[in-house]
Amino acid sequence: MSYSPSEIEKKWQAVWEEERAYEPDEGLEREKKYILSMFPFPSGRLHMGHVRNYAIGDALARYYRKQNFNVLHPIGWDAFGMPAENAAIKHGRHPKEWTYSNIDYMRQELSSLGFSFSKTREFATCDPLYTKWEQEFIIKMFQQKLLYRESTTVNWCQECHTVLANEQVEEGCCWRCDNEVQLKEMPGYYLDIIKYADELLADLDQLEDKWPSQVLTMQKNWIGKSQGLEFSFELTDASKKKLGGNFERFQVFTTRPDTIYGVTYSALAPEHPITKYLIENNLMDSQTTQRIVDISNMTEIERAKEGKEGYDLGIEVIHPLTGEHTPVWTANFVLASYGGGAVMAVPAHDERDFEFASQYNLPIKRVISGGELPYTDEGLLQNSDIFTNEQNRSAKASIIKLFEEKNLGQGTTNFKLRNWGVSRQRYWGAPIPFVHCKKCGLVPEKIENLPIALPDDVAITGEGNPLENHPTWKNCSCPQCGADAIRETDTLDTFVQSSWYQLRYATNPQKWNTEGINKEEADYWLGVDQYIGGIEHAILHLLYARFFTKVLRDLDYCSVDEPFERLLTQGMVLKNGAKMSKSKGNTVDPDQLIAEYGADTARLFVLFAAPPQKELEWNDSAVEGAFRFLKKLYDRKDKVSHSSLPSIDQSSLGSKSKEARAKVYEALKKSTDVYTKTFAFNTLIAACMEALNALDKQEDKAVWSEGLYIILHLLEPIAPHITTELSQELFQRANLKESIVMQEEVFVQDSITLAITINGKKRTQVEVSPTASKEEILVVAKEAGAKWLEGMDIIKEIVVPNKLVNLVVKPSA
RNA sequence: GCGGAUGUGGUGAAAUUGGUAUACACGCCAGACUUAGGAUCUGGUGCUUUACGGCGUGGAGGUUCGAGUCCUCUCAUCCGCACCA
Repeated sequence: MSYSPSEIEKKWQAVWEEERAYEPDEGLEREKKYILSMFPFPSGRLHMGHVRNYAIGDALARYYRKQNFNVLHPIGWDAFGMPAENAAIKHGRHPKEWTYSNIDYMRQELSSLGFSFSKTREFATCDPLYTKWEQEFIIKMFQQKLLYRESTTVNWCQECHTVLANEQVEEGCCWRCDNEVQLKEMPGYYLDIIKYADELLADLDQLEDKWPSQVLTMQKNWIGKSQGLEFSFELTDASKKKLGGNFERFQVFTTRPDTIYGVTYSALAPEHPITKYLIENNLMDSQTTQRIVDISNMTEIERAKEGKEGYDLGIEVIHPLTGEHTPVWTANFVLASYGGGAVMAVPAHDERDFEFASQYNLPIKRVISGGELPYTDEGLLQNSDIFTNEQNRSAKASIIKLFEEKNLGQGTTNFKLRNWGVSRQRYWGAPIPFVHCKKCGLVPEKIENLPIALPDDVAITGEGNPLENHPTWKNCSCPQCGADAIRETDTLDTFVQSSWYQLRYATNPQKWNTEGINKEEADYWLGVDQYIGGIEHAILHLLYARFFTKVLRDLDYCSVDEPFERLLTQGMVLKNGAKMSKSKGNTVDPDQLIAEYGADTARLFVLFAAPPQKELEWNDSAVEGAFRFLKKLYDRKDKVSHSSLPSIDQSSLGSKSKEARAKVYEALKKSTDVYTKTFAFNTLIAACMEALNALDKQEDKAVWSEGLYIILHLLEPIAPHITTELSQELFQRANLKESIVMQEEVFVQDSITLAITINGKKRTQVEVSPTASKEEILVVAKEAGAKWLEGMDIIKEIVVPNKLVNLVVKPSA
């Protein structure tokens, strides 16, 4: 019978289901491994990126099961989000119906690939039961003051009709639809991630060598910690008067307190309250006012493109140390969202301030000696009162100390990280469980009323927020005073759901009704031993999930600090050099691939074509090559004559058989490193191919039996159906049960080939006995290399055991 | 501009971490079997040279008996951040 993947694969998928082979133990005794590939959005069909993601995870899960670990390898659905609503608008399908039918289809696709997921722990994040616990967390966070509501300038995507968090804006555009983001003032809910910024930064150290350094760097930069001095500029009396007595001073932040004596002006963001006051009270000429208003309406990206622009606000402040009066400007490059929206300007030692000062003829005062201005390097202070002649680096601390002693300011830390805006003005999300009461204000829903579920009867038109437009849903009574109240119609960002799903999986499904997260089980299973996913989540999901885990820890839901112990970021799947996408028409449909070659070929190919971290270039004929290999493997089953692992007398074997054994055990040796460290499945598969090629060159039946016993064992995590089928038939699957003992003797060879190099260049090679002494080897080497040694003096002889001989020569005098 | 990564045959990629560069696979060439093959099997395949040989891991130097691997400089490509004071 020849290799028939469709038959074999269906058969074993049914058996595995029947055996409930992939459910973890309910007890928490055995040593565990938690293997997790990022869960998919149920878009309708799997794509090759999914196949790759889950093939990697499945290989690891199957490997660790074989090593007798208690393995949790779950799957679920990141099921809320815009595309479901877009489908509703486009095709008139209800988001819920669209989502759950997509899930049904994709679940079947996943099982046709033979992935060994736990079936009992599957859920969709749009299940009301999931929402229930998420809402509970949100309320507890509100009670801990980690969640708050405020009105501020937000990123608005007109295309998606919703607000976006900072992390979800990429180069000024929406991460999902690429539409340009606008600024808008509106109320929203925020999670205080800045409160955890220090810990999120510090704990990156724990992930060193376990996460790709690139991701660690990106997170570090995103958090953007900087230390410096915070102080206030007091306005002059005339300026206070001009501002109607509404402002006394404004605060600035600097990382360069050492340059404080070089301040020649300061600059406010166009959105700064003082700038706003001057505009609103017509205290500047109308042209200038108009221009500042225009700038306020621009995004940061637009402002950056325009070049530097600013206006003298006609007010002055007093330098806190020198008492000097310096002008206050507004400038388009001062960010409202950072450091209070105001800066001191030291044009001599800051490139931006220098450019601005040059442009507007503002004074420039040098306070650090050194090269050409703007000078941003180290040096001795000058013109700096008592600090003159001090090293600028050490002066930083002294100046902060002086400010603190005089009560003028203090050393402080600032982060680039902004608080996480989680409000979305959309229907298909988890409702934010709050109520607006005229009397009580913002009131969280009672825990016993959770979940606050979505109404099914909504009109989704693409215009406005469907919950807002629903006739009755938002009417409710205040959980506190019972009066008529209005339910919050914003829903949570979908990244909230993916921030704790790894903890939900860890909780036994029998407890899902009564507990969001079971602490004991969460502590047993987490952190995830290996997390696998795309690098596009380097700061989005991976930062949010780290944050959420820490918050849930502090709310006593678990004791873990970090959710993902190790991270593997897989490369993209390309075809013709471009990312597979429908719009480019270069997709390969997994279903078709399975129909043509089977799941095992698909899995083998995606793991063979490139190491997982790298991009994978699709190649149809290489897929066929993968299929050919499996077919060949299948055909060789007739070579097996032993029903268990034979014991072999190495000394009785011919050299080809010895070589074959060596190849087989080399592959076995390699597998540990591959599965636990390098994930270079491509090299393991290559080693198995080499082993099979070497077996083909010999006839010994015991060597054949042993070879296939081991190769099937090694490939089971990668191509589980064919290997299980053959293992069942040949060995009753005994070879799939546990690790195989290494036989070091097979690596001892009858003779060793040594390369003979002269001056480092390979000239010839010799066969020597493995026991040959250095002297014996040198004699043989010189004989073999005689041709190149004529007329030469040997000045150095190097013998590298088992490798080569190098003779260093020079022409005889 | 700043930060990170990657450069090896016609292609995807290996290289026991300083020791015979190009394993494995795709493609290509030749042959066998075949009515036929886009099936299967066997052999060959870095470049260059008639040959001996020479050259060869983006480029230029360096360390070393020996460098794809270490060091310095440089070029190219990709990714991330982008006025964060």
